[in-house]
Amino acid sequence: MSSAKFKPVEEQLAYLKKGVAEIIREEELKAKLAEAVKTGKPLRVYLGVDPTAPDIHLGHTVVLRKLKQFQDMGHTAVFLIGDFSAMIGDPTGQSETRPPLKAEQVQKNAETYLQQVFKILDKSKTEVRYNNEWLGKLSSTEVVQLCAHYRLARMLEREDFRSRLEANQPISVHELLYPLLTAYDAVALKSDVELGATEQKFNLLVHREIQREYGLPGQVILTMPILVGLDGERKMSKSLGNYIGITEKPGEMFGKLMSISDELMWSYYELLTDFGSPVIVRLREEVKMGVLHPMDAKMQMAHTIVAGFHGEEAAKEAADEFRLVYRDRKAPTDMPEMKLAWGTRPLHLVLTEAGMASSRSEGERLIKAGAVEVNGTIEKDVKRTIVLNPGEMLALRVGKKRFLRVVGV
RNA sequence: GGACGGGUGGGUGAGUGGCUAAAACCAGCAGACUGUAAAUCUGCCGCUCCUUGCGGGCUACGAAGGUUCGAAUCCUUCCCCGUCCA
Repeated sequence: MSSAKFKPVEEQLAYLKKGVAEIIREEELKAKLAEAVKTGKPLRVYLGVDPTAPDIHLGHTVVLRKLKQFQDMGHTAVFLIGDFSAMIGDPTGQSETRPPLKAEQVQKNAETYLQQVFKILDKSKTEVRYNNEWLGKLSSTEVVQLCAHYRLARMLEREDFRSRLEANQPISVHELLYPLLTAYDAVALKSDVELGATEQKFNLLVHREIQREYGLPGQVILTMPILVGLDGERKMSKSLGNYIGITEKPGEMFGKLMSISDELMWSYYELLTDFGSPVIVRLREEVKMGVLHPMDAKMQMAHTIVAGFHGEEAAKEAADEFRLVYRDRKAPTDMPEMKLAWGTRPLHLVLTEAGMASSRSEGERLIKAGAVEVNGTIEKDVKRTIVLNPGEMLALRVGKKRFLRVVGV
């Protein structure tokens, strides 16, 4: 009703545009925002997620944070769980067909997703939906009708389909259904805006077109850049192992954030913190001019992100711990501990049993490489045996970052 | 249904009977240097056993059989992928 419910259009727009890769189309978004201001009716903004992995990581939070920002502006955030579509598997960015998930696994993943998602979204203001609600009910007739709204040639324009086709990689027919069925989500939800990562652009565009085919106004599409993972090259993903899970302990999170490259730090600032773009630009300038040490800038970034998930206190501790272990090269105050049967055995076996080496050969290699410390002393002798008495503690270190305290039992 | 091409270690990709645990590159791990950054340099990079040695054993080149003193390499069948034709 009253326009006081929403901030002025320009202000909203400026806030919502931060870190965005692309808006299709910005004019339409502006118009929709204006309409909302005028009528007092919030926009329906949705984000669809396939619960394919049990945990979410920082990469997922980029888009979630954007959804939260819409929420902050007073719009309706719809978090859609693709419990049906996950059983097809989104072919996006995949070089091969994804193995479909079992319904049971999907359900389980969905639950953990939700728990984690509300670390970012405001639970009381979020509409959670599952697409099985409508997709599971579609009749064959309706599916055929849906498919009739799209052309094969259009479908094959899609980058990953095309490249797979060219590379003689298999494409299963059901994969073509993915964009169409998820388009039906947009129809069912009557969404005004859909969010997604840039790699989702094709899907999102199909959604928009299909909405129109069903007589709805096409939604605005807002894409976010892909967060690059710890390796500094590929997108953050669990299967690549270059990720930071949002349930990870503050210390681990902090350490991993510090290990990213200087260059990458800026996109983390942009996509994972609430620092405004002008502030980030200034920090960058300062580093460039040598006024600010890159490591300090990175510490601040790590601190901010960790605090967001674990609170200020925990972030502070993590930072202190980081300085202690890596700057001062001291053993961490809080080493993970593991109980091991007492007795005498070769060091490489201890490493294997403690899970610090994947095999005995691996253990031997690490010892030879001088990467193993026992109670603070580097141990390079492969033949070294370890006597572990009941109750005795042993401090192990492998490489720079892996610490473990072993206790004989 | 037919013709043809292909399936090698985490990835790309050499290798057409022994010198191949399998080139090279990438990724990964570790060491040096540092700011646990990047870059660079160095070593490692199937499992296992011991007397740790240019050592022994085992497993490995889609699957199963076969030929051979010996097979990733040859033969047979099967499975999978792709291309063209119908």
